[in-house]
Amino acid sequence: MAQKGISRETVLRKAIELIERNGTAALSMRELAEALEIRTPSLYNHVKSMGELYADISRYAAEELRQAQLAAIKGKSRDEALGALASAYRRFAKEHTGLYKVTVSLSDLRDDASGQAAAAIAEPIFLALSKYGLDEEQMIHWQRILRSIIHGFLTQEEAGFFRHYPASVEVSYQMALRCFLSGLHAEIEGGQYEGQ
Amino acid sequence: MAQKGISRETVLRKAIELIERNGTAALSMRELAEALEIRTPSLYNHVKSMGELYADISRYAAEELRQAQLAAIKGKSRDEALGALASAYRRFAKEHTGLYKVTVSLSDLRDDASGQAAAAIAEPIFLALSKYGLDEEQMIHWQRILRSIIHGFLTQEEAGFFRHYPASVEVSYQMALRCFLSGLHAEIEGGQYEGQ
DNA sequence: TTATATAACTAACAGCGTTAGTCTGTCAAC
DNA sequence: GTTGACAGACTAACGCTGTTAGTTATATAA
Repeated sequence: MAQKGISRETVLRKAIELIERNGTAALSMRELAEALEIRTPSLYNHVKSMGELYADISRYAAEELRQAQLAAIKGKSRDEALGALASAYRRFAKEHTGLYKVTVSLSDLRDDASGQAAAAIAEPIFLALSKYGLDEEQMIHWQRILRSIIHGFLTQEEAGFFRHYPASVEVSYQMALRCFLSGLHAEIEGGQYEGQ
Repeated sequence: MAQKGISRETVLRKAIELIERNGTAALSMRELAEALEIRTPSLYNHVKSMGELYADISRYAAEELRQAQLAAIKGKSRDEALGALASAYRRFAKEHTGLYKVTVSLSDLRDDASGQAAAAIAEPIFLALSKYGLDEEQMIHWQRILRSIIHGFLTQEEAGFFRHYPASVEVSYQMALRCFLSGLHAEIEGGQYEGQ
């Protein structure tokens, strides 16, 4: 019955901790309450609903991923920056599997929150692409393409799709990035993608 | 109490129907039973568990996606085949959103089933890539890269990541494919990806 | 006609997120 | 120092989820 010094912050931190330790599936109101040494309904004194909590976690995760990318491209430019960004992105997904999954499942967030999170994740890529002298529309296209490659790769790697074939996953990832860079350079130099 | 002519087949078909109509989230044992005009526990006379049912649906969805790809590349070769495959893949994901999502979440299947499904989806890409004269390891790499692009793109499009920026999603997709093809041709002609 | 297997049923359990209503410990005001 | 109010804990309960056990009725084979 005594006040236990639990706040919205505390709950959020503990939820993140549980996700980091045991994965997304292990996060339930019951587990969360137990970890905080509280009865389940008491959580609702600090958090409106599971969905809202998830939105908070998602915001946090997006910000972490953004910071990881920003740190990676800092002081670097163009191809070097993009390479570092891609590596940092993959490292983040591997080291924070649970958080990355939350980042991915933005679909069921309210539109404003989802937009914010999406922008936070996309920003570093725009930053790195800005050194190539593309116009705004082309930047959007190439940002989408790079994110597709990176995210698609990581999703499938996580899902175990790459386990069934005997070829280095790391090499595949490097090749994918070089494929992107060669396409990007072809656009800039040859302009072969224009008029579409 | 009368026998109602329900079989494992019937249940599977109805489950797929529900997913197609109302999305993955709408599939529950209760809804499924109701649609079949049966009490929920009666389902267990035909299906062992929700997980097993999901595995069956997943197998079905993977086969459908495989057929869509095979039909697309039939009679075509190389770049034309890959273009058609990519378009068919996206069309499938758009027209069968629920089924495609099931296809994606193979991760929690048993390993053998997941391997089968993954192979079914990957096969058409291998088929289309086989006309480029790549060795086996390179085929695996390029298959992974193409799947990453396609799947990553579709996942993010579905999640609404592309809604926030004013540029044609269709054009982005076409550019992504051309990016892949130019990278692939650079590999074949220049051999610039060797020795990695 | 009888026996057996199939497939329906009801009742129940443990888990989930969530709400309503209650009690209590802490802090501010008089 | 006593009182009042609020924050934060509680218990009890609801409807949902998947699932199991045990029972009953029907259809088919002997």
